[in-house]
Amino acid sequence: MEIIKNVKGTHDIYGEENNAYEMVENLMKSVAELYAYHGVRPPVLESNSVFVRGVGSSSDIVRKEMYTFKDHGDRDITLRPEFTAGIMRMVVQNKLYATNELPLKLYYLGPVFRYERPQLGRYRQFNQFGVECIGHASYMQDVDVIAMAYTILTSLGLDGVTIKINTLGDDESRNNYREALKSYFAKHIRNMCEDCKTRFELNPLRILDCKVPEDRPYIDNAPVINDYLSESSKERFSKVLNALETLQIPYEIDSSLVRGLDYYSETVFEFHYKSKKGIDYGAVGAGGHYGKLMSELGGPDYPGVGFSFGIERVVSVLKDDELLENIKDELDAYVMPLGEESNLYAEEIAVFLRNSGGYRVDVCADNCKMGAMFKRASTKGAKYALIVGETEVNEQTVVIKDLQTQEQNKVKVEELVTKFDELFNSSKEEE
RNA sequence: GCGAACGUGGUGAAGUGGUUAACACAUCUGGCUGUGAACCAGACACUCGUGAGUUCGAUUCUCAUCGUUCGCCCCA
Repeated sequence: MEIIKNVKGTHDIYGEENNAYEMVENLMKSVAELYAYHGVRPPVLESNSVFVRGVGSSSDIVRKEMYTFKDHGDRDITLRPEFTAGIMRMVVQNKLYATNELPLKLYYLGPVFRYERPQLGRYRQFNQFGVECIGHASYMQDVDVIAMAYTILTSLGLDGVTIKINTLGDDESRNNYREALKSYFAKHIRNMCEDCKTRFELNPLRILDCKVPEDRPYIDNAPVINDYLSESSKERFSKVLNALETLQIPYEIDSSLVRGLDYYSETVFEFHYKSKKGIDYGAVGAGGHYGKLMSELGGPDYPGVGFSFGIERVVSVLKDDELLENIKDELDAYVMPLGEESNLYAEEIAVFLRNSGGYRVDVCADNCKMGAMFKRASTKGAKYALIVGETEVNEQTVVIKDLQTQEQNKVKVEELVTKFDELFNSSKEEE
């Protein structure tokens, strides 16, 4: 039979890698809880319009990267390419904003889907963890969210994270700037690349993102957002930067940082980390403030701020820097029955140790030879081998062998858990 | 969507236009059936990604296709 392979751009997570994901995800969740956030789980499937209206029809994500299809009821369904728009739909639909506990502080974790060309650090199905803080316009929420993301990265052991930050200004600033860009690029656009021509029509701001070298001179001489920022936007941005300095969070202003999702305004930021091997996976996380997203989805006009991490990229970076070593799941004991007639007894002992002692125990179930069992015990990383044969069944005892020191002694079944507690306590004290 | 490299067993990998496709690790069997990582002897690629072409003959050459990886674009 032919082997069926996974879909392009997807990947299986198992073994030690799964441990790494669990560790990273648990840490992210627990930091979010420290920051007073609550978990939410929006569905993977959303109406297409959630993203068209939410993320924006001029964004590349919506234009060419969404998994959209008709279901059997002729509905336009999209596999979420990001969380924010779906969460906002959830907030609006369930009127979660109707509370005196604003801002809402929500975190999420799960897979997202984008039809892109897979390459280093890029998948078609990947996992994101992120947060949304919705309801208050204070710049301090931007700061708090950045502080949380930074805490997560440093708690994972990443040193030297770069935070790139920029402001897109409020609506007024953006409109003024957009007009300025339009009239500037109108003179040059026919000499520029095809993508830029499209961007010119859809969202001139994105031209600034263009990487085509020939276009560079035009872009370098283009008007800069700073000259078009309203006073309040300027003030807001400088307050954010000030607060980051007070909190000793390092940042770099990057005025070319635009972000590909249309809903952002004011503060936007990205988290970059270059692993010690020098491999660049792109941003490990990114986010920003959004003003109009909720009203685009039919809700009241509450602003918000959020970020998301790409779990795959975070795990890759940790793996490269060897920050994942200490998470192997080894066995406390491996039970070795010597012959058919000891099997049941072996199983009883294993269940007893697991349920009453809380030890991680595996049993050899297929009656192989003793040599083979010892080999398995060490492959599985067991600390102790528990040997039970006919003699032990009759005496109701167990032989405990320390696989490192080779010491072994025999104990009665009823003393087994006590003995294990002793063994594990003394080995802890040594450490 | 565009550009490049690669595709040999469970894994890592050599190799050649021509009868049996190295080697290593892993696995299995036996020497060794109540005490282990050693050692010895064996076993282990019915399509060398798939399809077509060139050829007397192709795993080795050509083309296509699929896949993987990397770069561009864009993004987490």
